[in-house]
Amino acid sequence: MSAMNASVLARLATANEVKSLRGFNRFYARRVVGALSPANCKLSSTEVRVLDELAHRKHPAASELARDLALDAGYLSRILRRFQVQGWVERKASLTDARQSLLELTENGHRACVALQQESHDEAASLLNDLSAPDRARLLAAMNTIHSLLEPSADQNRTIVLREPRTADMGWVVMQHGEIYGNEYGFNWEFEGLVAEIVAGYIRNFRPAREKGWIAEVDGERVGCIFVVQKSTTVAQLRLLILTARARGRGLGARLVDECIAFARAKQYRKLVLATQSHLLAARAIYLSRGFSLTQSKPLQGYGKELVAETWELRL
Amino acid sequence: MSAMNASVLARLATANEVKSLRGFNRFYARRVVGALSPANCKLSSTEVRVLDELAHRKHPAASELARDLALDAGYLSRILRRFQVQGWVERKASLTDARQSLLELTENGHRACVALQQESHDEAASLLNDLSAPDRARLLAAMNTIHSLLEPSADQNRTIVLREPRTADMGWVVMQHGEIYGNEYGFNWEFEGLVAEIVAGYIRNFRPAREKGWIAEVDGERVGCIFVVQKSTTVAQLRLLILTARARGRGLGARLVDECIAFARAKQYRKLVLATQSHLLAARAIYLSRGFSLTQSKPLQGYGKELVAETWELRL
DNA sequence: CCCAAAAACTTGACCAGGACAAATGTTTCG
DNA sequence: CGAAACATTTGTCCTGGTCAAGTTTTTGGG
Repeated sequence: MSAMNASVLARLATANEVKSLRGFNRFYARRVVGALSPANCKLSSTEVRVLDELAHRKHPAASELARDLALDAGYLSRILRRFQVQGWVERKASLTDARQSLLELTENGHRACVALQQESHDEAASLLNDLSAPDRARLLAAMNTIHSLLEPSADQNRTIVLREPRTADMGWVVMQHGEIYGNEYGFNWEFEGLVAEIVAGYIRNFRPAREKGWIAEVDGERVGCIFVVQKSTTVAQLRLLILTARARGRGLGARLVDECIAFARAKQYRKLVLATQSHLLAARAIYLSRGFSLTQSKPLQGYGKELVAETWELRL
Repeated sequence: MSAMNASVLARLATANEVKSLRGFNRFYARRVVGALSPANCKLSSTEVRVLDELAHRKHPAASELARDLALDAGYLSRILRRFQVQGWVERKASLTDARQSLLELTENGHRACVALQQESHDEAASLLNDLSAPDRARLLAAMNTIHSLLEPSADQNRTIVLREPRTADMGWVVMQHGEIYGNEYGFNWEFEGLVAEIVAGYIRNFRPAREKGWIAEVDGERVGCIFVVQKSTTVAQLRLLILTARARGRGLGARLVDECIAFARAKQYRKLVLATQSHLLAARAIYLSRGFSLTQSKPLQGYGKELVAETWELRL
C-alpha cells in the first residue's frame, strides 16, 4: 500500500464507522426524535414552530416569520388565521407599512405555548427519569460530545464552569494527557505513566489548605484542568494544565492559570513555578502574558520524542 | 430538606438536564436526522422501508409486510402496485393460499435498493469525513453510549472485543475505578490515587514478555479491563479487573479472567494471585468458578469505608 | 359437508400538510 | 409618476397517509 493510500485511509471514514453512524441514526430517529416530538396536541410541528417563534418575538410581521422559518407565505397566512380564530394571536395594523400587520400572542396564546413546552419537557423528563443520576450525566455528556463535534460553532457561546475535582476526575486527567499528548505530539504511553504518577502523588499528599485543582466543564463534559501544588512553604507549582480541542481559543487556558495565580497569592506563596516543554506554544504564550519568565531550558529525551524541557517562574 | 426529598431529588432529572436533552434533540433532529434522510430520490421514507424489507425477505406476502412495518394494507397495496409498474417487484400466485401472492424484488428492484443505500451511506460518510479520525472515534463512542443507555436490550448482542491497551487507556482505567467504586461503593478519591499508583507502576516497570493487559470494547467504547503483572518469577498477579455497568451479566468478567489465566500458564508462571475485597461479589464468584481459593482475609480501613481485604490464588 | 367468520388483498373516499402561482393592495425607487 | 418589489391572501394542486367498504379465498365449528 502506498504512502498516499495509507494517509487517505486514515483520513476517510471506514465502512464500519459509517455503519455505526447509520445504525445510531436509525435508532435515534425512531426511539427518541419519534418519541419526543409527535405526541403533542393537534398541532403540526410547523405550527408549533410558528407558535414558539411568536412567543419569542416582539411584534413580528408575517413576512419576517416566513423568512426565518423558511415557510411558504401562503401556508403561514393560513396558519396565522387559524391561530387568530382560536384566539391565540392578534394583529395590529403596522403604522409604518400598511401592507403588513404586526402579530402578537394573546394571553391565551402564551398559555397554549407554555402548555406545549411543558408537554415536551415532561416527555424528555420521563425519558431521563428511567436512568440513574450518573447514567444521566453520561448520557448528557455523550450528547454534548456529539453536538460539539458536529457543530463546533454552537460551542462558542456555552458557558464554561470551573469546579474542584471529584471522583473520577483524576483518572480523566490522566486519560486526557495520554490522549492529547499522544494524538498531537506522538508521545508514547510512558508519558501517561508519568502523569499517573503525578496524579497519584497529588492525591497521596494532598494538602487542602495549600493546594487546589480545577476542572473545567461545558455542560457536564470535562474540557480542561489545572492544579497548584506546594513545592516548598514559599514556592507553589502549577501542574497538569490541559485543554481539550473544543475548549481552546476561548481564553480558558488563561482563566485557569489566573485561578492558580490568585490562589497562590492568597496562600502567601512567594513564587509560582512550572515545568513545560518548548513546543507547547499556546501554553507558553499564556505563561508569558501572565508575567512568567523562563528560568531554565534543557534538552530532554523521553516519551518517544526529543524535547526541550523548560522551567518558568512568576514572583507573586 | 427531609431525607425523602433529598433522595427524590437525586433520583429525578433536574430542569437543566431536561433542557440539555431537549437542546440536543432539537439539534440532532435538525442537523443529522434531517440531513441524512430526505435528500433521497423520489421515494417517501415509507416506500424506502418497504423496498428495504423486500430486499431482505425471501418471498413475503403483502400481509406480512403490512404487519411488520405497521402499514395500512390499502396504502401498501398501492405502493406495491407502483413498484410493480416500475418493474421493481414481481408477484407469483401462492400455491398454498390463493388469496395472497408472493412478492419478490426483480433485478432492477435490487439495483434501485442498492442505489438508495449507497446514497444514504455516502451522506453519512460525508458527515464523518469532516472529522479527524480520533474525533470520529469520539463521535461514535458517544453515540454508542447514548444507544446503550437508552436501549440496554439492544446491547446484549453486540460483540465485545478484547485488545491490548494503548494511549489514553491507562487513564481510562483510573477514571473507571474512581467512577465505579465511587458510585457503587462510596469509595473516596484516595482509592483513585491508589489505582493511579498501580497504573503508574505498571507502565514504569512494564515487561512485555511477562505482563499483559486487556481492554474490552463494544463498538469502540471501553467497557472493561484486566491486567496480569509479574510478582516474582513464578508468581503472577491479576489486577485492575473492572467492568462498566453495561458490560455486566454477559460473562465478560470470566472471559477476561480466563485470558489472564491462559497468559499466566503460557508464560510458565506457577501461581496466579490477586487481592480483592469481600464485598465485590460478582468478582468473587468468577474467581471461585475458575478454581481460585481464598488464602487470606483481614479487615482493612480505607477509602472512607470499612472493608475486608482478601487474597486469592490459583495454582497453574 | 356447510356456512359464518376471518384473512388477504383491492378500491374508493377523504384528510392534513404543504408547495406554487395568481391576485390585490402598498411601498420604493429611479 | 410609473415600474418593480413587497406583504398578504386566496385558489389549486400534490403527496403521504388513514379509514371503511368491497371481493375472493380460507378456516373452523357444528
